[in-house]
Amino acid sequence: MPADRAPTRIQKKNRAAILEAALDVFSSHGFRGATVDQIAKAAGLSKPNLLYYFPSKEAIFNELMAGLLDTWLDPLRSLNPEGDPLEEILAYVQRKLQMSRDFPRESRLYANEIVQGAPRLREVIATDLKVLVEEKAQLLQDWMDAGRINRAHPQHLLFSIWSLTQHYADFDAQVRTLMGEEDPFDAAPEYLETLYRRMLTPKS
Amino acid sequence: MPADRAPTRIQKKNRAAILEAALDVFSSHGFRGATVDQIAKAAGLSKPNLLYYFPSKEAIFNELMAGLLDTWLDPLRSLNPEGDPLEEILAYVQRKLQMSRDFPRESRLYANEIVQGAPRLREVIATDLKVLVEEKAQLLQDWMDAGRINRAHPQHLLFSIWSLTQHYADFDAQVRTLMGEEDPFDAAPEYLETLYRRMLTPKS
DNA sequence: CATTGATTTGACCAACTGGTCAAACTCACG
DNA sequence: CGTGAGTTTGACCAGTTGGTCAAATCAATG
Repeated sequence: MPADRAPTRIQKKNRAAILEAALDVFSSHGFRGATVDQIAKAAGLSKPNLLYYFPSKEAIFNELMAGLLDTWLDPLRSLNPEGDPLEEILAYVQRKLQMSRDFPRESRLYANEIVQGAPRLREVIATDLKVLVEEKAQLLQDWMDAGRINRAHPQHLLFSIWSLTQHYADFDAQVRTLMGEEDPFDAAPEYLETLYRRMLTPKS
Repeated sequence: MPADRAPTRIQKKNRAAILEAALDVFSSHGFRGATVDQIAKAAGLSKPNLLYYFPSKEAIFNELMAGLLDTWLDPLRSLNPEGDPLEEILAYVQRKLQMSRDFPRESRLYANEIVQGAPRLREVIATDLKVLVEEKAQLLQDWMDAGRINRAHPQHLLFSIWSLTQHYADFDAQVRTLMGEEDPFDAAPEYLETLYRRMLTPKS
């Protein structure tokens, strides 16, 4: 594919279709479990045609991941030091939950990677994410020190938010099977709000 | 391999080595991502030799899963209706957390399966696990109705326990990278105890 | 409508995959 | 120590995989 030039109409359409298809396939089979042919078919292209737009399977995956991480971490970034602590955290929880509902494939793609040891994400986690987490953990610690929310280990608090919200996307197959007709996302917002309110509301 | 007969010393040793190796490989690459050769090498056998003990890759996986599920659900099974509600739940949480610490590969093996849509576990989840969950959800509901613990959606309560405890095994790569030197399991027990105590202790 | 660059494809390849098989080897037991 | 069952392996196979390539087709511009 000719680089450097501005992408043509067809390039835009096909690259988008490929990334969309790749998200589907990678998120439900993992990197190794996914095949280029599968992705190509899902995107409505032949395999050589797909490889005309991306140099390799890994390149597709990397572009997908790069695009994902930014939006994925956005809610945490916008945890506002100026806002009311409890409400900020509760809003963060709800936003993360909403993302699990709206972008479950993205969540599972990420989960797949981490569960398998994050071989392709080590770097970003150890640098970008770590810096962000340290900053926000400090913010939480400050709020606790000021007595504005209950004390709790700040990093574990963050982990618990990720864990609880993404669970609905990552373990969707299990959650839905166990809940039958009831949509898990009906009761989840209230459950999580209650949980973190009871957890964090300062005593008297 | 000759069936029916009592297993020889060599059979016992090699089958155990294969399952141990398979746990390693399956849990870190998923079913499709794992290769028979990889498992064989990790078990110190040649590929044909491994296939002398198990008829196929799938057979290894199935035996592994069957052995796993029982121990995996055991803590939930032993949630005791006669015990003190809050203490029972807190003990369950700690036991699950301990399992994440002691058997992280088992947790990741399970996580891998569910994240990818539980293709090989649908049945068990829809039958065995569902029955167990419904029974225990009812127990939680009874405790709530009796005012012995705070109200919360019983199934979501169970999901949250699974999610929070298994997170330390499933997302180990991320958690450890973000926590640096500090062992996540140092603070996790207290964090989770605090969380569920605040969540469930009945108001006055 | 011609021509040039962009797009698509069938045929192909080497590496890898799960699995087979006959032959060789090893072990326990009489 | 011989013998038969249990164990191991090298060679092999067919199907799949990621990826290549030259040739064919298509689209936009003058």
